[in-house]
Amino acid sequence: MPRVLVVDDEAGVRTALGRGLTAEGLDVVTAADGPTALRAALTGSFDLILLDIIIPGLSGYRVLEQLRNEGVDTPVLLISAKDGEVDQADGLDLGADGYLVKPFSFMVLVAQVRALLRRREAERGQSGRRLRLGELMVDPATKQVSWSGRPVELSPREFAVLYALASRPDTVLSKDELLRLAWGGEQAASRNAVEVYVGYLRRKLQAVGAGHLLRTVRGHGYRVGASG
Amino acid sequence: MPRVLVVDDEAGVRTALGRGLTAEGLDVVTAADGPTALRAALTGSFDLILLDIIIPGLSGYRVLEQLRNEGVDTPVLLISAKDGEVDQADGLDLGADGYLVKPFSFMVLVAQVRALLRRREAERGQSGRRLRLGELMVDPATKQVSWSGRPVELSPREFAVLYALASRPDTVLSKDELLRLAWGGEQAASRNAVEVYVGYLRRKLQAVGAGHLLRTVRGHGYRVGASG
DNA sequence: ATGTGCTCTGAGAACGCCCTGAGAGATTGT
DNA sequence: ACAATCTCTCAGGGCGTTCTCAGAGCACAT
Repeated sequence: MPRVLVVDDEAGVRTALGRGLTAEGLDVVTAADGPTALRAALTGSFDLILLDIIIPGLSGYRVLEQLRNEGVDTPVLLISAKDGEVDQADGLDLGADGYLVKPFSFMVLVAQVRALLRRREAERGQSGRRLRLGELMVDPATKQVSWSGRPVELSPREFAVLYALASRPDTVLSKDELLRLAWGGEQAASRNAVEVYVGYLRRKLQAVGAGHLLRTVRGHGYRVGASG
Repeated sequence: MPRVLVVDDEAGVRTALGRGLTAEGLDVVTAADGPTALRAALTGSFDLILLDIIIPGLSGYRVLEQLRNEGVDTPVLLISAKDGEVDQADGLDLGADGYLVKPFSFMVLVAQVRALLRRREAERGQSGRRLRLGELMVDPATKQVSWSGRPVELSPREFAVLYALASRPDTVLSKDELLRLAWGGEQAASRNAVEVYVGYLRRKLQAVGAGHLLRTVRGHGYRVGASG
């Protein structure tokens, strides 16, 4: 269930939006002032933020600005009573994803919210979930991998590499991308390490009859296919 | 340089927007009617589409609907003279990313455009968009190229050259431009290398019946046509 | 027809990508 | 403490890729 943060200083607006959006199947959290909103938003745990500009403590503009500065890219829908074009342009340039002018119709609001959530959904795919590609099963919770029922024992690093590849079926990942995804930001290892680990994975997969799963795309990187 | 498709039936609007957005550093292409717009947009080679709803041939709604049905997810900014909330909600539910009501201020338009381009930029990793030109498919995520379903195996450099050309359909690219786009800043290669790689590409494309796709424009450079 | 560039192509050398076995540290389990 | 495992580097070999060179082919103007 998508999580939405509603920021407005009027209690009536908060409860009205909260009720309406909950009815639309969203998980709604509210905040009444800037600092509270910023603290909540910085967790990055929201899928969308409805942000009134006129709020106490810290204006909506500032909240948005801080968020983007901190690298939080949650979509933000600004809400304002003013409809001056200058404000609108400023808000969008600060990194907002849309603008609503009070009084707005609830239908338009819901449509905007849905549009932003839909795009978000389409771009993020499923994350952190159990993967299934044909006969291959990859479960990040239990760190278990199996091919057509037969279990495959993997070391943590081997698992990380396979998971990175399997979560993007048919997509070619370069060695640098794999270093980023399976090794993390520090990048302590060289590209050859990736080659070595792909080799380990292949050997283990081969043993259960899935040797062809992990393909080399010469000059580009590696790929696991949904087809097998 | 981000590419924008401007769709409007009024020539005045087209030139005004074209001029203004070009000044903002965008590469602008225009279309005056629905079918033309759809054909251009389906190539997937644009970063943003400004789409008037009232256009001849095929309404903006329909163009948008078809685009989304075909799996093209280029951001679309709808433009309409009407400001009825029903229309706005409908448009957003069809998969639009924003809505502008005529008459709109150019400042607000630019702000919206920049907001959408910025988000796009942030979300798309290094791999670019998937391109479709008639029978040709070029997918940077999987590094796969195909002509009417038949796959074409390309080396990294060959792929880079084809991708550079295909992302600017019908545009002639000089050898120097191709060196910049497909070789990168270092420019370690000579212009003859471009000729050689165009030759490689032609040979491989010929093998699947797409020999005529990559044309030479003598004295200027090379071009791939949307028409084939 | 002839000349002058521009374009294409085959040959081949240099290069770098990819795989693998061996093994050195680090870490974990007993 | 000892063994087992894990992580990663190194060196070497095979081979595909990249790019240059030289010369032939082609378009266009005089």
